[in-house]
Amino acid sequence: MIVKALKKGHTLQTEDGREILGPDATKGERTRVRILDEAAALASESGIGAVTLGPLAERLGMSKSGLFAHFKSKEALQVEVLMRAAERFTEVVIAPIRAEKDKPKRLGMFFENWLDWIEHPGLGSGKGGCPILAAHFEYDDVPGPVRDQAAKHNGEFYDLIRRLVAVALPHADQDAMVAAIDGLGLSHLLRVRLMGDKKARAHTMQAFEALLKNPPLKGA
Amino acid sequence: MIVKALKKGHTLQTEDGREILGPDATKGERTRVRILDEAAALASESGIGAVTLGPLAERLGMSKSGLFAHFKSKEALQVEVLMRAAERFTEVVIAPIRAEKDKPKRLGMFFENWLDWIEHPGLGSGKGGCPILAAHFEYDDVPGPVRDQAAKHNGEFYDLIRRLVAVALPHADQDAMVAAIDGLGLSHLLRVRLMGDKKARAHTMQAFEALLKNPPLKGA
DNA sequence: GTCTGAATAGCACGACCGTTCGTTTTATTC
DNA sequence: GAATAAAACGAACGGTCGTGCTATTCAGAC
Repeated sequence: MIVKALKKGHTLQTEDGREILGPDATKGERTRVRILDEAAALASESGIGAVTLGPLAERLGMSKSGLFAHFKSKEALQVEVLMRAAERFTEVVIAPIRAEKDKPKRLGMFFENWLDWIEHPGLGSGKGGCPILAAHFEYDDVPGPVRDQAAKHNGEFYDLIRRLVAVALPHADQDAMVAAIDGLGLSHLLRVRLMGDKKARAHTMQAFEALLKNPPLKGA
Repeated sequence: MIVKALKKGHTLQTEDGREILGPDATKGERTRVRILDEAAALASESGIGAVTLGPLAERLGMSKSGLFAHFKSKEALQVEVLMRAAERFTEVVIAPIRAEKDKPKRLGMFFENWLDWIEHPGLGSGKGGCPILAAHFEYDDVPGPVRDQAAKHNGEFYDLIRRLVAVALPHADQDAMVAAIDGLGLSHLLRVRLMGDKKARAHTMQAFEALLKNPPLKGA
């Protein structure tokens, strides 16, 4: 459970002290955030497709209909869960790297943060994986708003990598680097979560460092 | 629809002429194969989780109960679908590369065959993606027989890559190469299927060739 | 305090899920 | 052909799904 305080007049905070809602937030808004956080934890454990009203309501200690009233549909809820997870991703993985001014080091810092996230996304329980990545594969062939949202996130993610590469390794081919870096993360996820490979991190990092040393070159 | 013939006395064949069942196969065995092929096509389009009795029975023009009688449970059906898809994968991606005797070329041939499969797995409709890969991400955190089967496939797949690398690039670090190659395929899948990126193949191949030219080295 | 609207609960619905069972149809063997 | 086994069907089960309704409770403004 991420959310601690609920009372009005107090600032709503999470375990790591982030401020979500100001002191004058209405109760509905507070519950909404609570729902989204719990739903993200559920999605993290069992995939976005497992975010269903009944079990989610039970985890929250509220009724299905009370929960449902906060969203127009289940699909809308799922899309918002993805957005919420993306927020957390930005806070945990992306925001901290701005402190690093050395560009190549910044790229490396991003990659390690990302691997940390893949291993332990900051979404409650601590048990599950990244729901956004899971959604990418779950909905890559299923048209609809969930897929659209997933594609949007992935596009922004690729842009981020491309920018990091552009300033860190100006001579490298950016698109090929995006493919290689993105791939290392995806493969890392499978080796950690599906295979339970204890050495996954070492192998991933070795491949990453070799990639930085000899990147695919522009126009090659 | 893959299966053409059903009558006994004739050899059961698929569109591409593979022989599945001999001429003395019982009717139940024939139907079983027909079910598995159709289920694989369905899984390819919408994921293994979408392989449900009702819709599958309708696509087959048979009753839910008639279908169900061939398997002890839905989970057993899903596991068999994965096994069937893995068979196809072996036939389409792996078997042909034995013809190539030059080891480095064989590795490249495997990779291109794999990309072809990712773009158009040979599983019916032609519309969907690879159900095995989808299952890896769908079930990476969901314990049970489906996950176990998926992990088994992935383990064998990694072994295959490792062997191909070992003979093609003996000086390269095999585990890091597995991570890099597996990753390029996974990322390719997202860029093709989720993002609809027309240039995905060019970027993937550029990264792959750069990887072959400067692979991560042993003990580095 | 009272009032008012927001927030939640309770209940019911139709649809679909996997599964079971008894019956009927269809293959296969004699 | 008849006899027997295999296969498929149809109906029904208990369960869960998402989603409407209406009623109740509760929080916030006066």
